[in-house]
Amino acid sequence: MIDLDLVRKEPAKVEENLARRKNPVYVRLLAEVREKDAEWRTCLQQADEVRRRRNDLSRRIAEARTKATPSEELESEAKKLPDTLRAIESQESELLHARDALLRRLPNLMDDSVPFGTDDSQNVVVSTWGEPLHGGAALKSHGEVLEGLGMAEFDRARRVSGAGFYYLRGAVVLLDLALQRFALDLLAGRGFTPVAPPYVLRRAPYEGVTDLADFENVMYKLEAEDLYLIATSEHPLAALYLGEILDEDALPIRLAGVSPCFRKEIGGHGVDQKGIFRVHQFQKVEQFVFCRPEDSATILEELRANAEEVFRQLGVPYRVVNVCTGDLGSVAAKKYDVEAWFPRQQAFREVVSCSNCTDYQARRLGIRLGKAGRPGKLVPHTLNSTAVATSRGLAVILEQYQQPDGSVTIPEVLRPYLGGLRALVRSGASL
RNA sequence: GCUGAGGUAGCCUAGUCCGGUAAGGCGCCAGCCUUGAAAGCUGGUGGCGAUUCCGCCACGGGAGUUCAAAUCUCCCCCUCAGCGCCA
Repeated sequence: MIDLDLVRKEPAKVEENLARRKNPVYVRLLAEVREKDAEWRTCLQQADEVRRRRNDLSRRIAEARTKATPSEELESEAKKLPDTLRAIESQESELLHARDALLRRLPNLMDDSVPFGTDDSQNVVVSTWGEPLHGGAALKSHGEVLEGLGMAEFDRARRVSGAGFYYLRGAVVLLDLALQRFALDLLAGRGFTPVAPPYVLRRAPYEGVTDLADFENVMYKLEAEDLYLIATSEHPLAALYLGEILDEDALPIRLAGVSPCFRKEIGGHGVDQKGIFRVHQFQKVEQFVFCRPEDSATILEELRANAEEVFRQLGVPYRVVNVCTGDLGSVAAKKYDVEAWFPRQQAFREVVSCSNCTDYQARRLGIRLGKAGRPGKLVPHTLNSTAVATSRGLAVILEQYQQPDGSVTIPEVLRPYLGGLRALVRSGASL
């Protein structure tokens, strides 16, 4: 949620920023917010005036009663007030709710460095690392590699859970865990505290962290419960300090979330669809930071560097893009995607999303900055970035490290987590 | 799931039976005192709207009764404890 104060004091600045999204809806929304706000303030003053009169009469009636002097006149006037007040108050609260609902629909203000563009094809490459392999059709897709190893069940999973779910089996399960542990250790070495969050959230905190449309498109809801399966540990981590005052001196707070992630909407285009690249459920190690407003730009670069380091150590070539206005989404003020090179697909595909959400999430969550237990008016900034999502992390490793004999070499940094295992090979046992 | 106890400001607590301007403590800020600090003393310390004085709101949320609700009535949410069930 954008700061209402800013909307009032610098509407031109806000409008200019929203206009960069090239969606006239937002500029119109802003105008409506300002209109409702002005109406609300007028109405509030009227309501205050009636309430002041009521309180005044009320006080004088009480006084008259204790002195046993007549108060009929006062009371007859007072009796008329509740009806008047009810009407004004209901209008006032209607205006207030309308204003706030509109305000919540406004997306975050974008950082000046976000490039113009209509969709992800216009994201701007800001760096590349490694030498892309040119295997192409000579290679198997990661799904075929897994099936060849006897380490995945896609058809049977569809039968019991539907498309987009999978069974993993054998050493690849350990590889999944190894990836998580590797990323977690890397982050722990850089000041992050591991956090295992709840895998479900109530609606109210969830509304603080994500776009409203996500409730329709992304999140699974538990039937008959006010609970949603998390789409990423970013969400419970952001909500961790719901309604609290964070001590400025304790910032930045660096957290490393580890959790499964559940997503209803997963798309389904492109080559090599069978596999674990687009799935309803996967594991992820996530970086999350609460910081002072003035530090978030620097910390975004820190998170990006950490995410890059994960893929460098895995030996996976990648590029980083600065996500353009049309592809940014409503919560982030600036976002980098790290795109790993998939040699079978001959394409860079997103494996990391790294965002500075500035004060947008924190304000919606009612989190404030303070010092020594004293609440302040400032709101902290929040940032999040994938360290590794094991579905896509596994997928790129399987594609890149596959061998002609069907085995998969294990990246060296992961071997210590696998008892020194050097490769995934087909075991004698069948499913 | 059942029963009970609770939800009051940044935190802790009183007030609720019996309706009449929300009391106190901690923490924090300022001043006094001091070489400096601590202690002590004094004052201040929520949100919103006006900003000249000020006014309104705020006791988990909502509705109702009343001139007037933290307080009375109804509905709902949440937390804790005990019991039950259980990996």
